[in-house]
Order: sequence, then C-alpha cells, then structure tokens
Amino acid sequence: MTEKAGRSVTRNDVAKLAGVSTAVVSYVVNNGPRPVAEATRQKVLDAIRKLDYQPNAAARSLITGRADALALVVPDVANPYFGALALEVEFAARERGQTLILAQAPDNHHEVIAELGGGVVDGLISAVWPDEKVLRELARRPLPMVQVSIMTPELPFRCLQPDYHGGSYEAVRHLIGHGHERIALVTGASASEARGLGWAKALAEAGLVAGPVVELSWSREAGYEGAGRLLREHPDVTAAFVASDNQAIGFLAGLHQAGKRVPRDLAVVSFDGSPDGRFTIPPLTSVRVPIRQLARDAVAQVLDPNAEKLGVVYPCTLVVRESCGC
Amino acid sequence: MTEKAGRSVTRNDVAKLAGVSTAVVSYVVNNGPRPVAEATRQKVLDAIRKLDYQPNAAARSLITGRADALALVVPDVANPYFGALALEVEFAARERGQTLILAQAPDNHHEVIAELGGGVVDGLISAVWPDEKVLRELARRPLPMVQVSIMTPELPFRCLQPDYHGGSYEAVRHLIGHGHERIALVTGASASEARGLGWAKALAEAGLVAGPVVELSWSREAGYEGAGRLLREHPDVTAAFVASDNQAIGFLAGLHQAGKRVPRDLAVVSFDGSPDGRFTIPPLTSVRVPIRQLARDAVAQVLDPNAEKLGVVYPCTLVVRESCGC
DNA sequence: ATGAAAGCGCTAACAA
DNA sequence: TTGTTAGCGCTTTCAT
Repeated sequence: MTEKAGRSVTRNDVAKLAGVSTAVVSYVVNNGPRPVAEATRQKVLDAIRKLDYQPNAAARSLITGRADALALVVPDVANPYFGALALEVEFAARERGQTLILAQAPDNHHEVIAELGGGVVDGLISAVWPDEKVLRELARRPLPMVQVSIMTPELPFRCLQPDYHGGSYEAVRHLIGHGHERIALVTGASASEARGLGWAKALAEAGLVAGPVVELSWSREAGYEGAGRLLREHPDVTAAFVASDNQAIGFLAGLHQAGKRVPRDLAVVSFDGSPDGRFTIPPLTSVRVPIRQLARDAVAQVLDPNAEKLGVVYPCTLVVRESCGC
Repeated sequence: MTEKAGRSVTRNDVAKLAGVSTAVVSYVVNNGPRPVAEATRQKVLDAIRKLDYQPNAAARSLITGRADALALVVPDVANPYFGALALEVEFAARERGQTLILAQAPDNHHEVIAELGGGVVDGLISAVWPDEKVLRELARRPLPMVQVSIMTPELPFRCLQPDYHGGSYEAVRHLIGHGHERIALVTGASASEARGLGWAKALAEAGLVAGPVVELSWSREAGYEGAGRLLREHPDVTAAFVASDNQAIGFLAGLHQAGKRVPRDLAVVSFDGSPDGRFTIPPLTSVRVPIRQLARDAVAQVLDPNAEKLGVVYPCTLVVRESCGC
C-alpha cells in the first residue's frame, strides 16, 4: 500500500479531482495507450501533483504481470568482486527503471530462488553455481536467468563471463616476461578450470614445467594461508598467479607475515582487477574484468525475453601495477 | 506474474483440484485466519504440491498493504563498511521473510526514495545523510525509515549508530599509551564530528596539543592522498587516527608509497573494524563496529510500526592488530 | 478524445 | 469448518 497511515490516494481520487474518468488518468500516467487532449492532460497532471498521487506498484504489477524488479544472487556482497558487481548491476538496473533485489547465497541458491517466487522479480542474475535443485526450481517456474562469471555450456542459461582463460594466459605470460620460471597457481577452483588452463598453457608454451598448484577456497583467509603453504612446500617458486583479487589480498598479507617482500622475493599477479588492487601493498598487477560492461549486459539480457541462449566471453586486460615486478 | 510462459497456476486451480473453495486454500496457505480440518488441509497441500502453486505476490500485496520488502540505501556497496552492512542487513531481512532492495545514492537519496514509491517497500534503512528533499518526500509519503551510522537528533527518525565518540576516544588513548604525542586526525567529516571530538578529548585529557587535522573525502583515494599531505605538511606527527577503514587502506598505501613504514615511522589506528583490516599490511588496528547487531536491529526497528523514535548508540571495541605498534 | 466496466489473484468479512 | 463474495488499485477493451 502506498500509505502507511490513513487512506492512500488512488487513481480514483485523481480522477475525481481532475473531473475525468479513471481511464484517462491511466492514459496520462502511462503515456498511453490512448491519446489525451493536452488540456485534459494538464488537469490530470495538476491533480496528481496536488494529491501527491503515486501509482500502486502491486496493483499495476498484478495486471501487467511484471514486477519491474530483478534479483542479483551473489555468494557474498562483501567480497570486492561481487561488491563491484552489485554496484554496477544496481546502477544498470535503476537506469532501466528496474528495482534491484539483492540476495546472497553462499553456495547453492535454490532456497533463494524459491523465496523469489510469486512474481516478485522478472528475472535473475546469478553469480552462483547452479545445482540440481536450482535447475528443478527454475524448470518448474521458468524465470529468466542469466549467469555472470559462471559458465555452464550444457545448461540452457545465458552466460556472461570474463575471458578467464585468455586473461590468465596473459597474466602468466607477463610473469614469464619478467624472467620467472617457477610460477605457482593459487586458486579457489581446480587447476583444470579456465584460469588454471590459461596458466598451464602459458607455461607450456614457454617450455616451462607447470609450477605447483595451491588449491583453496576463494576467501582472503584462504589466500593468507595459501601463502604460508606455498612458501613452505615450494620454496623454489619465484612468482604466483592468484585466481582472484580477494585471495590475492590475503596472499599478500600472508607473504608479508612470513617476511617475504613482493615482488622482490615473490612476484604476484592476480585476477579480477577490482579497485581494491590499487591500494594493496604493493599495488596489485591484476587482470581486469570489464565489470561495468558485464553488469550492463546482464541486465539487458535478462530483461530481453527473446534474447538467445548464448555465452558471451568478455576480453580482459592486464592492469600492470607493481606486484609483478614492473 | 508467477509464470512467464503460459498461464500461471492460481488459487482457483488449487481449489478446483482439491475440491474445496478458494477461501480454504487461502486459510491453508496463510495458516488462518479460520481453522481448517486436517483432512482438508492435506488435500489442499497435495494440490499445491502437484500444481506447484506459488501465491502471487502482487495480489497479496495489493490486499494486505504490505510488500514484505525493505530497502537499504547506501552510498556505495563496494565500500567495505557498507558492503559489510549490506551483507548483514540482507541476512537479517531474509531471516524475517523480507526481501531486500538495494539502492545506492552517493549523496542524497531523494530520487531513490521517490522511485521506491507506490508501496514497493514497507520501510527504509538508510546510511545516507537526509537532506531537505528527502525530508519532504518522506513527509508526504510516510515511509518508516531508520538511519544507520547517521544521527540526526533534530529529525524524527530512529537512529542506530556506532559510538563514534567513545570508540575514537579509546583509539586515540591507545595511541597515547604507545607514547605518541603528535597524533593527527584524518577524516572525511569535519573535525567537529563525533570521531573528531573523541580524538580531541583523548588528546586534551592527556594534556597533549591537538595534532593536525586532515580533512578529505571518505574514499580510499582520499586516504592515499591524505598520507602524502600529512607527511609533507606535518613531518613531526608520529601517529594518525583515521576515521574509516576505507580511508585507512588508502592511507596505508600512501604511506608505503612515500617510503614510510607502519607502525615504525607512523602508527595508524582507524575506525570501522571491517574484515578488510585483517589483511592490510600491516594488519590494521581499528575500532570495531558491531555491524551485525546494528543490521539486525535496524531491520527489526523498521519492521516494527510502533517502535519509538529513538537513537541507539552501539558500543565499539578496539581490535588491536599491528598498525598501532602493538 | 473520453468513459464504463471487466477483471488481474488474492484475503477476509460474512453466511451457511 | 467451509463457501460466497466484495473489493484491493490498476490497465485496457469496447463503447461512445
């Protein structure tokens, strides 16, 4: 309801005050679908202003079948990558007159989607890996979903994704260009995920043996511990490619804790290019994901009912700062 | 609308399949307001399951007058403090069956509030300073609002706020305990804001002259530049109290860039206690705001229609890490 | 160019 | 305990 206290002003009140029918009010408010004489329009506009009329969203939604709302599902907004994504998606959504519902789901988002039933939203933008249950939920209630940063080629979702492979490849090439020969991979995924593959390819191409792989979770904490582990188990390593900025921040802290200096003792390049990397010590060389573009496109896609199922891959560029040794 | 393709299943379909009236379906779905025989209830439940019935949110909202949704307004979710706040508010809202709408408004949130008209939300949690226009908007459309981290005693809003004064006082006392005598204040507000006051009080109590004040914006960039400025203009300073973690992160980077070591050359303590401080170099000593508690209470308050207008101040505790010299 | 009226899906007051 | 029914505020078809 529009008002909390007292009766809210409805289209009826406006019609009465303006001396027109309720239909005309509707035509004016929505700029259609029928034309309205300029004089009448003004009367209506005046009445609206005078009464502070605000169309009721629920009533409109009930009849139009749209909610003019989107949901963004991320594991955790406090993660700088997802925070940046949320920031951009929110702007993009507002720009298109859509309200943004934020939902966090650490791993699977079945429950979240279930809660979003009943037409609360017109579509979903998700950065969380879909599992069986999600699929079933989505199948029964065909809510358009576009995935961001997540690629599931075998599933019928549109996927907008950074070029993990290419970006990682470039990052590692850069490290190789600095003369490193023992380059570790620190990742939250398995080494066979795209970032790992890019890393491996660059190494192989340069005739280098694949360095050690440190697999851990995507958190800062994990990055921190990964540093200790790497130093302990592979003291010969001179550089590391870290699969996310979030981990890299922890990794840098772990290195510092262990008394190592970056890039002198160990060079670091990471993935994401989030703004946070500008203020780490030293500033982080990182593969920049075009988050704003990705966000804009995700909103556009989910709003476009006859968009094709497709997988778009966004080129990423290396932002060179200091952690690589430049 | 519940379904995108085809007709959606409505309460009518359920009633038909279960062989009961639509009212009974309603009673079952809402657990009231009338009792339903157990056998009947089962029939209805079965029908619901069979049809995958999902009550239409708009229709319900239209009649109940509630949207079961809250909006959180912050300047910028990518800021670690507001990110953490959003994270906690989202959880708290979901826990109470409320959907969370995220809205960002860099400075004033008049437009955002205007867009949230028509009963899209039942209440507002805002961390943005309200200006004239907001007040006027809120006055005409009495949407419950609770302010978080923002205190406006002269205005009729409930305010939940960290103990900026007390927390800052403790932080600076700690610095004094380390033997510092020239302690700067680096802030995004004026020096007469609560954090500045706490800083000044601690200094005065210890018989120290108030150190230099560096006023800048709340961004990391500003913190970075603030470091250079402080070093240049006040080389005698040996410690700094920074009013937010976000700025402190930039400040640390700026110090590093200038070749200064923390805490050896300059000790730093900041305010917020966001998780990010654990992974800075060195780890940040910071005044921890009980964000989760604040978030929970904010949600509870905004949902409680007969809560009093009140200003709650949350005690903060100093999290001692390394940047202070400990 | 404007108006009357039929619902959208649901809740709840009222009847039975 | 269950059914009937009157709206909630709005959009839009169909008359006028």
